[in-house]
Amino acid sequence: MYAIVDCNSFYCGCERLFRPDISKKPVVVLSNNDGCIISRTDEAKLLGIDMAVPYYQNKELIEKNKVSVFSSNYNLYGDLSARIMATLSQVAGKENVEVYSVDEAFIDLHQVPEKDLQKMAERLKETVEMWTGIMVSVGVAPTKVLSKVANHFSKKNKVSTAGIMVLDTPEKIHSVLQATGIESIWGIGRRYALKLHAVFGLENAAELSRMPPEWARKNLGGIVGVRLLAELNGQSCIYLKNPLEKKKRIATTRMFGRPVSDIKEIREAVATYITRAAEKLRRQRSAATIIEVFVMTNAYVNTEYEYNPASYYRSRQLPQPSASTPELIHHAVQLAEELHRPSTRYLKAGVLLSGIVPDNSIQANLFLPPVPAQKQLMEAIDNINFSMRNDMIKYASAGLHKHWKMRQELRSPRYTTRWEELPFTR
DNA sequence: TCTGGGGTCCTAGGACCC
DNA sequence: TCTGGGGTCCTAGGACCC
Repeated sequence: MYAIVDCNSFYCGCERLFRPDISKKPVVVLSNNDGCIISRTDEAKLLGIDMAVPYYQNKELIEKNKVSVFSSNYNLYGDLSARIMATLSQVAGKENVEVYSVDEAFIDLHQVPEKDLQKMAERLKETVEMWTGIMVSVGVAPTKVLSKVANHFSKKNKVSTAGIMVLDTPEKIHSVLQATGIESIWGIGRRYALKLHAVFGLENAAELSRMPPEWARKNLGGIVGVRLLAELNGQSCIYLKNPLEKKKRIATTRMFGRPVSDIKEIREAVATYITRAAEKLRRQRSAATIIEVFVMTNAYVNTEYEYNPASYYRSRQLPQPSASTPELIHHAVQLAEELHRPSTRYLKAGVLLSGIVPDNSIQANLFLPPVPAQKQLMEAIDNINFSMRNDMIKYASAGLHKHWKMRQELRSPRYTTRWEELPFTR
């Protein structure tokens, strides 16, 4: 059996933690650049504020109803996420926990006797809520997909389920599948939901589960669909992921706070992003062989998102894998210069690192000199930046003023990760 | 005027090799 | 006129997730 523990309106929950005055009020959190609404409390959902819609389109509704609005504060959310995951590990055993996202974890419950599943789910929920103050919902079922279905059901029916749904009999599974719309199944996105409804007339998860595997292979993305159907039918085939696995692509991409044309500013932005990406790379003890850079102009034609990455995109294969910030900056800035067209208004830029290998297996290139000193230098800088604060030591090419930086006008204090921003209490 | 960011997996098709 | 077959690797694109 698997459990999924999922935080309720996670980002909003983090904001409320230090603001008891808004604990019962509607709250929303915005994406980077204060662009879209990416987290809503139940009170905000009731007002008709939808997920992922642009902030400006809801501004009137928000102001009229005195909704509290926050820019995203990733320092705060990241720190609380780490505490939640540590709590789950302590209750369920570290080896049984898969951190699935910033606010969710799967837990392998094979060692828990069937009769104790409900009690275990309660313990997980109560401990996280008591130790961190963040509310969670728990779904338990024989497969990961069914545990997500159970979790979704418990969130939709908070009162009758008390935030916990254990699917331990065929009858319970069937009735919850019947109550789950096709579009709410983990693995069915917008495209498939439309198609399943329009072409095949499927409405709920129970109906989907009765389709034959060959049909899924043909109409639901091949083997992916076959697995999804098997999981819905209680046959587990998506297992806990190995926590030691490393990322295969590392990206840092951002909207600018305003349109940018100046090559100087584009260079600064790309140098800043690649510095971040290189830190992520070294943190997982990897090196990269492929570096990609893109810049983007306005991607919206009226309200349609429309962009052609090929025209703004360049990539380069490095002569040997690298994790050295100055070296990566050098290549990234060159690529950005090749891309840049004068008097073009760019709104976004990004860098991606791939071709990732372990940093201890870097193949020496016969034609290039070795760079052991680089590695020590990077380690020293990371130690200072990770332990004190980001950007304690920075690269001149990343710029000092960063006029292009994203807007974050409504960010709350970083209560738990900055001495200067600790909350006060009397 | 204002529209996020960072990932995953799978498949098809072309290039290339013997 | 007739023009192999099988394997591997890479890339682009399509779907999905939170």
